[in-house]
Order: sequence, then structure tokens, then C-alpha cells
Amino acid sequence: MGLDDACHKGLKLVLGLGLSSTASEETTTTATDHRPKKKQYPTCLTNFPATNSSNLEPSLTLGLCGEIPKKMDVNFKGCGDNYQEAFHLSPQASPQSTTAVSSFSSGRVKRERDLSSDDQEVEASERVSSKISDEDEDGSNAARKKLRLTKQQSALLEESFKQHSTLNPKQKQALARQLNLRPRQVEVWFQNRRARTKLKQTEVDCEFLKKCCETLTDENRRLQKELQELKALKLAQPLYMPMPAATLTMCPSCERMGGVNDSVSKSPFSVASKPHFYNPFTNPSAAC
DNA sequence: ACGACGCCTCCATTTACGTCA
DNA sequence: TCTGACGTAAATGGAGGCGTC
Repeated sequence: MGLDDACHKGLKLVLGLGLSSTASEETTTTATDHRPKKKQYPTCLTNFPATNSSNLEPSLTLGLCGEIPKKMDVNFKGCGDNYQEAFHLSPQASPQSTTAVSSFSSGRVKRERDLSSDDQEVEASERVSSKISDEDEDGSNAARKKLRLTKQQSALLEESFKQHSTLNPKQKQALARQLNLRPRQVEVWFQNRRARTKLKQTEVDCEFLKKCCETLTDENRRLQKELQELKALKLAQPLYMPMPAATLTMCPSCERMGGVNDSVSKSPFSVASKPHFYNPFTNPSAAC
């Protein structure tokens, strides 16, 4: 949906700065996360239902028209060239991945709750490898080390994220096992991935709103000008000769003829309450 | 009914690490 | 080659919701 389309559908426009996180968050709800979403993103792009066109007032309230464009997909940049390989990744697939796990050597693991008995086995093996890497670093390193995921690991995580942006515990366990990572690491990756997605979406929404705002500002300017012209026209009319109801007036912006009453409202924002007045929101000429 | 507790997700922030001028 | 700035992403800590006891 183009911006012009969006802004000329005859729907009430309301400017709510923010992103339409509700839609995306619906999709992130999982079986395990059945809570109502507690916090909305600070700025919410409010998606108002279309108003009945008969009630339409060109109020020029800034905002999005009845429908926000479907979320532009900012989730996936592609999974890299090794994507196919990733799906043949065995838990111990590459020396790299082993290294990656080993490199995660800062022993402090806070969330033991992640660890089922299976995980504890993994954890145990990780401790072994951690020990090895600690020896490499003379064992005195208390500072946390940061794991860098291998391409294969990232690709598989991406693919999994593509399928569902949140994981239930079983999926997490399975993925962790497959990637030879701890469930907590998988969880953290998904968390960060969601955050990145959201950030990108916010940027996209922000751009969209900027454009919408510009369009509406222009529209407002145009309507103000039109009003001025109509006022001038009215002044030019002889005082006691009201224009006949059937008088045609011309849309100043596109010079299309329209059968309207010449009544000029006091407010530039209420002019369209006259049933047949040129309405920039229902009349496509607004975009012309 | 109410509070304590554990588990979970989300969010903001910190920080390790890689890249580049 | 070294170094500092900067960006990216893994990890942390806290808040708050929900279920159970």
C-alpha cells in the first residue's frame, strides 16, 4: 500500500507516534507465554479502525489511515551462505563450534533453572571444555568471556527464529542440544534477536510516520491556501447576492468541477461537513 | 483471600569482541 | 604493526506477570 493510498482512503487519520508492536507481538506469543503483553513499546502506532465514511470529517488529525501497511519484514537479512550446511550441523559439527563453546568460559551461570538433567550433562561437558580454555588463559580469568556464535550456529538460530520468534522450553532444549549451546544461550540469542527486529521495525515505522506527517502537512498547507482563496472569492461576491446552491465550484488544486455548495466554514477543518464539499480525504483529487 | 516463591519473558544496559581508519 | 573509535551482539540484572503452594 502506497503512502498516498494510505492517506487517501477516507479513513480518519490519527497520528500516534510509535510502532505497531501489537501485531508483531501477537505473533510472538507462544504456548508458554500466555500472559497478556504487559508493556507496549514506548511509542505505539495506534491503528484505528476505519470510521464510517458517512461520519467522515476532514479533521486533519495527523495519523495513520485505517490500515497500516503490513509489517515490512525486517526480520531476516538472510542466513548466510552456509545455511544449507547448517541444517546438517551435528552437535559437534565443527571445530569452530567446539571452540565457540569452549570460549565461553566465564563460569558464572546464574540461571541454573535452565538446566534439566540433560542440560546438566551438557553443562558438565562444557565445564570440561571451559577448563581447557581456562588453562589457555592461565585460569585466572574472572572476567566474562563472550561467546561468538559460528556461522552455522547463527544460521540455524536464524532459521529457527524464522519459524517462530519465541521458543517454548522443549524447542529451546532441542535447539540448544543441536547447537551444543546452553539453553540459556539460545534463550538469550532469541531475546536479542527479537530486540533487533523490534528496533528495525521501529525505524521502519518511524520513517513511515515521517512520510505520513509530511504528506499531511502538505495537505494542511494546501487546504489553508484553498480556504484563503475561497474567502477571497466570497469577498469578491456582491454582498446581497448569495451564490445559488447549484453553483459549481472548482477544486483549486486539480481544477476539477464539483457540484457543491459554496458555503465556507469558519474553520478550515470543518468545511467538509457540508455533504458535497470537496473532500480531500474521500476525493482522490486530494492527491493530485 | 493473600503472600511467598519459583519460573518465565521482556527490557535496558553493560561489555567483549571485531573492524576499520 | 599499533591504537583508538565505533558498531555489533552476547550477557546481565531488574521488573513484572503467572501459577502453585
